[in-house]
Parts: sequence; C-alpha cells; structure tokens
Amino acid sequence: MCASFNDHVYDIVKQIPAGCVATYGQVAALAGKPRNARAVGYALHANPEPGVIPCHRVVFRDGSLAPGFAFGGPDRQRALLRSEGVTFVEPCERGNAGAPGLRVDLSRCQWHA
DNA sequence: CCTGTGACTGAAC
DNA sequence: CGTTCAGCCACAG
Repeated sequence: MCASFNDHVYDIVKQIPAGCVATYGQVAALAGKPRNARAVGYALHANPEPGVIPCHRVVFRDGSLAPGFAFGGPDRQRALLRSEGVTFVEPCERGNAGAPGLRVDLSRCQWHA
C-alpha cells in the first residue's frame, strides 16, 4: 500500500480484537517503525474515523492512556475496556508500586498480532 | 526544502 | 520514587 504511515496505524488499530489492547510501540512495530511510537500517537490524534478506530485500545507501555487526551477521560476508557473484557490492574500490583492509577493488565490483555 | 511540534519510550539524576 | 533529558520519526505549515 502506498498509504502513509498514518494509514498503516489506523489499519492496525482497527485490527485489534475486543478484550485486548496494544501499546504505541506495538502498533508502531507492526507499522514497520518500532521507534515511531510518537507517530502512532500523532496518527491517533488525527483520528479521521472516530468510532471506527478503537484508540482506547491503544495504551502506553505501562498500560495507561494519555490523561487528558483520552476520548472522554480515563474513567470512560476504563468502563469501555472493562466492558470489552479487558482486565485492569489496580495500584500495588506487578510486584510493587509501578505506575500509579489504573492501567491495563498487559500481561493478560496485550494484543498478539 | 526546512522548521516545529508531538496520544512515546527508555534511561539518567 | 518522581521528574527530567535525549532520541526517534512522521505530519503540517
């Protein structure tokens, strides 16, 4: 495809099955640029097809979303992902502190291409 | 064509 | 443990 990297990202994100999540780096790697996670975020920011692109299934390496840029807020994301069957990890997991707040259990729900 | 900016990531202080 | 720095690459002006 002659589509821009941006389009590749959309195509990949749309392939993410419900109940699973992918990290920016994961999508970037599938797009062919494992170092281009930022471009993935930029692509999703453009989000030319809202409702079609499950940007809420794309999370940080830690399993968290961009606070403030989430399609409606972290609460909305948690409700939506949880509704799809995604498991969430509460603080005090993963051995110890780790990241504060809620985050997706990448160990159980990270998408496998 | 060049510059600026950015939903990232990993490492360092 | 929390914050900051630097590197990477694509898109928009």
